[in-house]
Amino acid sequence: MENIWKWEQGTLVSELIHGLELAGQLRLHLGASSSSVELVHKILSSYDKALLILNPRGPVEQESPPTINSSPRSGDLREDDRDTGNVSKKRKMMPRWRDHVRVSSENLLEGPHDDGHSWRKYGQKDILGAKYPRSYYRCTYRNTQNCCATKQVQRSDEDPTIFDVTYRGTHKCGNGNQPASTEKQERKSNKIRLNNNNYEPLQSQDFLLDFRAGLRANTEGIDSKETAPSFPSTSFGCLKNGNHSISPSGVLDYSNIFGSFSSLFMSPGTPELGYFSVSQMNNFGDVLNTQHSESDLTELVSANTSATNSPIMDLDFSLDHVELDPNFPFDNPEIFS
DNA sequence: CTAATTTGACCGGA
DNA sequence: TCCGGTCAAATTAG
Repeated sequence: MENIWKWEQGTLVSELIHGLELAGQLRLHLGASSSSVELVHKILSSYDKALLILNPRGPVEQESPPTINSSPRSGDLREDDRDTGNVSKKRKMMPRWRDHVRVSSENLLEGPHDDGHSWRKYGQKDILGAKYPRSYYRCTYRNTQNCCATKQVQRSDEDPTIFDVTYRGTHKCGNGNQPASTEKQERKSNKIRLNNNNYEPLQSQDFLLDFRAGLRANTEGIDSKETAPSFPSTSFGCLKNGNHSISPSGVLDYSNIFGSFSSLFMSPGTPELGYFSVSQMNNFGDVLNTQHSESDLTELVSANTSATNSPIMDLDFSLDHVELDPNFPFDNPEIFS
């Protein structure tokens, strides 16, 4: 069961990546657990683009991350996503990215479970040429909070232990890793917290402190072409209504993301199942930026405008160091400055 | 009871 | 017309 729970973190990671993508240019490998929130935040906030691969098992070299090659999945992004079309512009404007989630054999039937957000299934379709049907989910709070995030889950034909999860739009609700706290919905939020008991340990336990990281960064494979000039603004909330308020725990809230993420490694579950990997390509049409405020991102942007090239060396050095010594205490952010 | 899921209908783009 | 995506009524779960 813990294994499933691990996967639940997937979305968080995705969101992180999403944030990174908005913000930076970095290819980052996270081996083993890591969690100096400040540290990570610091590092991450200095890049313009990111591909993140997580491997809770330990240092990256323990096992070549299988899904690492999913990075070239630029093809994942459909062409129509960036077309400047007309009618369904809205949807097309939504950011979209993919995760690959591998589930253990025991959990095979259940599929990749929660990812920190609460989803509601609204459809299932048999897809032409696909062995398994595709499931459609939307954020539970679509109505109450106008959160239009959706995801599609499809089991891979080749490897049934792999689930292809395509996310669309970012969560505008505050019900992700950090449950919402809107007065109005206090009650509901509580309910969620109870259901997603994975939140509890996050705060009550101290494994946050036990965050050790293997990090390695490199800059190759960065497709600046895709990054384009565009800067997609904040949370691509529901484009339906003109309300573009920003999620309190937006995608760039690294502390939350990593806070939750750290818990991922808490599970003593079978190590061989403790693998998780995520890859994402960006696909932001230029249209995206037009109608949002850039408040949340501003900070980040300004933080990394200059970072595209220089900081990498430092990072590389330090992170490689860690790879050699997984127990290297990464609790001190100062080490990087 | 409310909320989530299932499942066929429906819709729009190609 | 086909197909992927969504809607919504019926059903099931909690």
